[in-house]
Amino acid sequence: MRLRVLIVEDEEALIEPLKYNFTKEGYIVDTALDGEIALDKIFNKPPELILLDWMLPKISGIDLCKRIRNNKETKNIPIIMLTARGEENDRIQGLEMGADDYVTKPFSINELLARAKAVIKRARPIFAEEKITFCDISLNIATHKVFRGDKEIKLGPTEFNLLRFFLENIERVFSREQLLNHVWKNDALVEPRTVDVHVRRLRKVLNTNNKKDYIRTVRSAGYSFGHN
Amino acid sequence: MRLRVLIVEDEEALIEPLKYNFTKEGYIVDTALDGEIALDKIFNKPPELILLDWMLPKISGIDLCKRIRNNKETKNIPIIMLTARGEENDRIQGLEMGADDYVTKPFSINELLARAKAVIKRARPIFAEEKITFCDISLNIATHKVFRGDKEIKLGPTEFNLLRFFLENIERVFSREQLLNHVWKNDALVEPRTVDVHVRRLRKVLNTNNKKDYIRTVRSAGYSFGHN
DNA sequence: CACTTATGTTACAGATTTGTTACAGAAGTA
DNA sequence: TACTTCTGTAACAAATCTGTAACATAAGTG
Repeated sequence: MRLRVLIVEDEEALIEPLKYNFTKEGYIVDTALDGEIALDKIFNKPPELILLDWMLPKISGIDLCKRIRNNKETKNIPIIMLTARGEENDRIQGLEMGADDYVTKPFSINELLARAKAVIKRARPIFAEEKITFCDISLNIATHKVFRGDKEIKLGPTEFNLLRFFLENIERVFSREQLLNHVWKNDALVEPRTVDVHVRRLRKVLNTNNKKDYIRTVRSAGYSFGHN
Repeated sequence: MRLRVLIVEDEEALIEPLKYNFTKEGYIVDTALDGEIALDKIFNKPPELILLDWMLPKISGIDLCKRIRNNKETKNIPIIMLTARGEENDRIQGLEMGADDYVTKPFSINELLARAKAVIKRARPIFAEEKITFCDISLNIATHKVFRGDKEIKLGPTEFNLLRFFLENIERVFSREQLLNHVWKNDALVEPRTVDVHVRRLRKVLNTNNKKDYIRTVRSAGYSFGHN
């Protein structure tokens, strides 16, 4: 299947080379010069990938991102932000809003293509909700606090990220490799079995007072989080 | 102080992103679906900013604006009008009636946020003496005095700003970079670890007589201020 | 059952992150 | 100016987290 990519960019000089290279790489390329056009096209016929310039006329990148993420049909479409150099805040904001990755202008086409491939591969739902809950577990992203019932649970950084990822993807089974990609970010060189250890740690701390275990082991497939 | 903003808008699709973004920006957001509710809320507990849709059920924007301006308690509250494209007359009328600024739908959230910041800043001096308290800590912005219980605490300028920022954003975790942006203002070139030192100083002076520590370290994420 | 494979569990060394301190230079004051 | 106070940084100490290996246990297979 040829994947469709929508390039949302108002700088015409950038559009052409992008279009050329993505087409050459086998994508079906469409473009939108501003956020309004983009929204229209996205909701009309959702592409498999969106390249999104953060500085846009009419509808800002953040707004567009938000709207894409809030629509059931489009919320899983991977988004790569294109930001100007040094716009650190935009990047953080963008990632918080649910962009999957970013590249900084000027960027190498090859790098962008590589990231596009990576991001499509691990397309997943992202919700930048402040608070995620599941049964008696709640995880607050803003405060980084986690509760089971009314008992606060202290988690290390990796456990926090792991739990967050699970909560964002209830019931779905992930292989160790997938978890490494999503939770550890795709740059780390880590043994798949390491996931087991962190799952164990998470289970241990989540199941104090021998409460029900939310993490399910799916033999020879991976782990999932949900009712059991 | 976290500023309260009242969004007076009947278009539900607009309320959500507005609410989300203003909340994220640190405002306390309240909404009113029509002019009657709005009036009620405004006179009951005047917000620091009003976003006012010009086309409203029950009481029109113009009417609402007039009433707000005619009341001693509320006449200085900045108002930003939200108008539909091309409603030129409304805009002029609105500005005559005392709105401070306007944006035209559809608008960029970032632009609106920028304008909100600007009008509040203009209006700010009117809301002079300010005092933020949290548990046994009180910080007076006007006098720059800080107390823990009834013991005055001497703070340097940076510690004061840092504490103020924390008090304005209870429980929320901020990365070192975020703190540098907000407390040091985004112009300074300062090592992230510098934040640690100031946090340490703040802790030290805040926790005399080995009192409870309000500043929480969130490993690999940053710091937050609140109950622990 | 014996055998193979996958997962659970544990301990620990090394890595990473944060706490703490001292200090030189900047900035403010009298 | 002389003096005080404040700031940012570096350097080291302490705390905490991480990944791995090694072994234990459980689950499939024929």
